[in-house]
Amino acid sequence: MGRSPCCDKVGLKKGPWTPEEDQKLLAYIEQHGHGSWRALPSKAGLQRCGKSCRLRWTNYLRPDIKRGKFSLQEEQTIIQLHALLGNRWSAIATHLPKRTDNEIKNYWNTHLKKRLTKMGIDPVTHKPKTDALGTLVDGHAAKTAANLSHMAQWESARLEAEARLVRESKLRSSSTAAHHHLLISDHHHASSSSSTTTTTTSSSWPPPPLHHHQPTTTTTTTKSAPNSTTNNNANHDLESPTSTLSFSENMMMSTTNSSSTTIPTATIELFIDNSDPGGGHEDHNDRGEEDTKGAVGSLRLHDLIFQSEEAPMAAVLPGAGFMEGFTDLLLQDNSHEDDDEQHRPIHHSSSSPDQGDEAGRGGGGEEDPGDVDGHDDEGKSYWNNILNLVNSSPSDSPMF
DNA sequence: AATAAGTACAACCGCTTTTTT
DNA sequence: CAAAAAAGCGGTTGTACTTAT
Repeated sequence: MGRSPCCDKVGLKKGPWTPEEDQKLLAYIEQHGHGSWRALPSKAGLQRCGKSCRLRWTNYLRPDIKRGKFSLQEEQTIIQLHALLGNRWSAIATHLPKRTDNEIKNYWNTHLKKRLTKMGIDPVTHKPKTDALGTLVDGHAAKTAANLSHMAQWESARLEAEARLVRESKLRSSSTAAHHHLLISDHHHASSSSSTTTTTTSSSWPPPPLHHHQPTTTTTTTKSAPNSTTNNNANHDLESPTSTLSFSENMMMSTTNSSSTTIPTATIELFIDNSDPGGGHEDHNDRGEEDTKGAVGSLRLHDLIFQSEEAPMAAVLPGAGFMEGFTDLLLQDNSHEDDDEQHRPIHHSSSSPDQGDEAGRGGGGEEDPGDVDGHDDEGKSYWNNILNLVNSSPSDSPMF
């Protein structure tokens, strides 16, 4: 395998970019496009390696980058997606238009992670902190965490499937590749034109059969994901169904084709049951499974989630899901830092914004979060929330 | 006012994956 | 098909700035 030659040639500048360098790079790209990053520095009169130029462009100079403070909505999105996807910053970035993965990563590391930690939540696992013996302090929270982890596994499997589909689609119609990617057609451009419109699919269904996917192959999956983004435009032309499928449909796609998956059928049913607010029902009967809705009870994912005392806001918030409540709580913790208050429902109870280990419990005082039966709506709202998040995100997202 | 400590963020590093030759 | 180049990605570092002492 060819390794990129090291950029540390003598004479090449490193470190912060000067305004003059920025100007040179901008001017050159505006006029010629970046083309080959390797050749660009010399052509643009920069004493930088191509990689440095590329990073400067993608992370800072690109005209479609939004800089500055993250809104509450953005914070919420990051937290939610991080719970689902982990440190897959590029994947998260596709759901935050005009934000770069690098910026999100930095923001997470410097703000959100600390906030979680402060609240006694492990920012890596989104689990409550463990005691000295390594056991979770709260059993319900353990279930929550386990299910979040489970969801991540599903997502990984789905990603792998999508990446495969994109590759296969590309093979089938390479003609679309003729479309040159222009100056601003970087993969980060989730914000580009079509991003918010495609929430339903008219493309062919079902997708081609998939091979088995191990949900545990997260590394591969992570690395594969961007490719579907790289072929964003092609996806539309190719009518790759994966790019526009709803979350639950994608879940179905990956899970039903994954013989080795550990995903319980009944839980899959939960997705089907809850994820179709628009009524656009897909016929899943070809799975050859009985209608398990009646049997879902034992594995009601959202029930498990809502049993968690870490998700009290779900109980307080009419129409608000677990994650929303959860992240609201986190955001609330930081609300005093934010000047531009947004219009989220004032559902917060009198609980202090800074709740330390008791975080997540304060809001639950008004309604028992353990009241499983009362959380069906919240559970649906949770998934709707995720779906809304997903559907409002770029249709070309590699994630959903 | 000086300086140590803390914070934020741009940029770099090194690896993997994809594309091109 | 293999090698090289390019691009993508996430972790980490360096440094400027801010805050506390």
